[in-house]
Amino acid sequence: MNAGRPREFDTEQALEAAMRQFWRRGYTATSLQDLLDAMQISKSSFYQTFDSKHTLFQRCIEHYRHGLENDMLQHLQQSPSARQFIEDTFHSIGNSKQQDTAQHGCLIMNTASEFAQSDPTIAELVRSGTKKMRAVFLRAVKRGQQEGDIPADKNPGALASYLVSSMGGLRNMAKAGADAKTLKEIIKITLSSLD
Amino acid sequence: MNAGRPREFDTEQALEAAMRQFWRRGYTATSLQDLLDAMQISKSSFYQTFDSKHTLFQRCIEHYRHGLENDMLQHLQQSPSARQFIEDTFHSIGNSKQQDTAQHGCLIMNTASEFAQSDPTIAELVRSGTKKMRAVFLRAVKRGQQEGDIPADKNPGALASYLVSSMGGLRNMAKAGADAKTLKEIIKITLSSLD
DNA sequence: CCTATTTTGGACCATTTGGTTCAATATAAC
DNA sequence: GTTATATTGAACCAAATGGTCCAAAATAGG
Repeated sequence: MNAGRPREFDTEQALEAAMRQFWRRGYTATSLQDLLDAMQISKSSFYQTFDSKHTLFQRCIEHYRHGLENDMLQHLQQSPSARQFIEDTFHSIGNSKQQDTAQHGCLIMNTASEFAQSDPTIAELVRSGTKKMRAVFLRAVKRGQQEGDIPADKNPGALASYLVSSMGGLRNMAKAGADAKTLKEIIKITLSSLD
Repeated sequence: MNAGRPREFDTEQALEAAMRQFWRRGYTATSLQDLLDAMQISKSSFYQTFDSKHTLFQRCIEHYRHGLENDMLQHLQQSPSARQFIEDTFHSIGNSKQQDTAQHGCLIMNTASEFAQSDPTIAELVRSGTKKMRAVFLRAVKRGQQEGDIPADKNPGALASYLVSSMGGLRNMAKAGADAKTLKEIIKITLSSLD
């Protein structure tokens, strides 16, 4: 049933490479050639395996979301306290060196910024992506409240939305060229909302 | 000294139209044709008056910055209290209808997100733009402290940076499709950092 | 070994990209 | 009215865009 010449590249690996490219440059600024170079596959393989640039982009966003969600959940589980997890998450952005992926911001937020309004399909992916991030923070906040590190009288849903928004803002500031000291000051004030 | 055929269009008006186009779509996604249509001038007039797409973009960013700065300063001066000004500024984003310009986010932050890192010239404009916004907020915070609406023991510089960051995050959330209720919750928590 | 099935590289395509050139046109100053 | 100067529309350009097609190559199953 599955005869024929075997594929010479790994699909997951190619997807990952494409995602990184989109992450760096955004959708429009990434040309097909850029993708081909990054993925190291030929044009025909590209169009056979992935349907089009646009379709691939959608898969990349989902791929990113899955990865991010898993990473965060894993960190959350491994953290001694949920509050610690939240603080670490924010500090990791403030500490990120220039060569880091963190300087590219959050792919989902970047995408929202690029053209969420002009493309309904992408808009939906962005919306579901932010929802997932919010869900992780929501879980963290609730656990933090149970653990006594976050006041129980605070609205956990609102706090979770606030954290997502703040993350986006912070990453944006990093991209805009804010220095480490400034980022730290912002983080400090942001986290004080959990007191 | 200034003879010859008079220009058939208004430079400022054309610049404004171009800025709005870039604001909507971003730099890369805006084609020369898009600009020509929006500005309602011919290609030769375009290249004669503005040097290139890239040069025009730089002028648009500066134009945007000037406009935003003036708007904010004016609002600040007219506000009964500086704290009121800050709150109004944030709420205006939360309340913005869909047809509004507010849904496009902040041009400077959008630009940072699009390619601040890959273009040093633009990066500098972005940096100076955020500095100007921070300066306005800084002034507001200091006035707020004098007026007694913001605790005097808070670091005004850090608070100003925080407000810039939060604005960016909030606008990003709006672009990402957050509903009005969510935005309001975020704003409420953000502003509570001024207590 | 043969064959059906799949992947691959390269040629090809129409369209669009940002940008230039230039003759025709318009007008302010003399 | 002539002239010097400035603007305009249209024709033109090479390069890049996303995308298609197909013959050659490779291999698993019979």
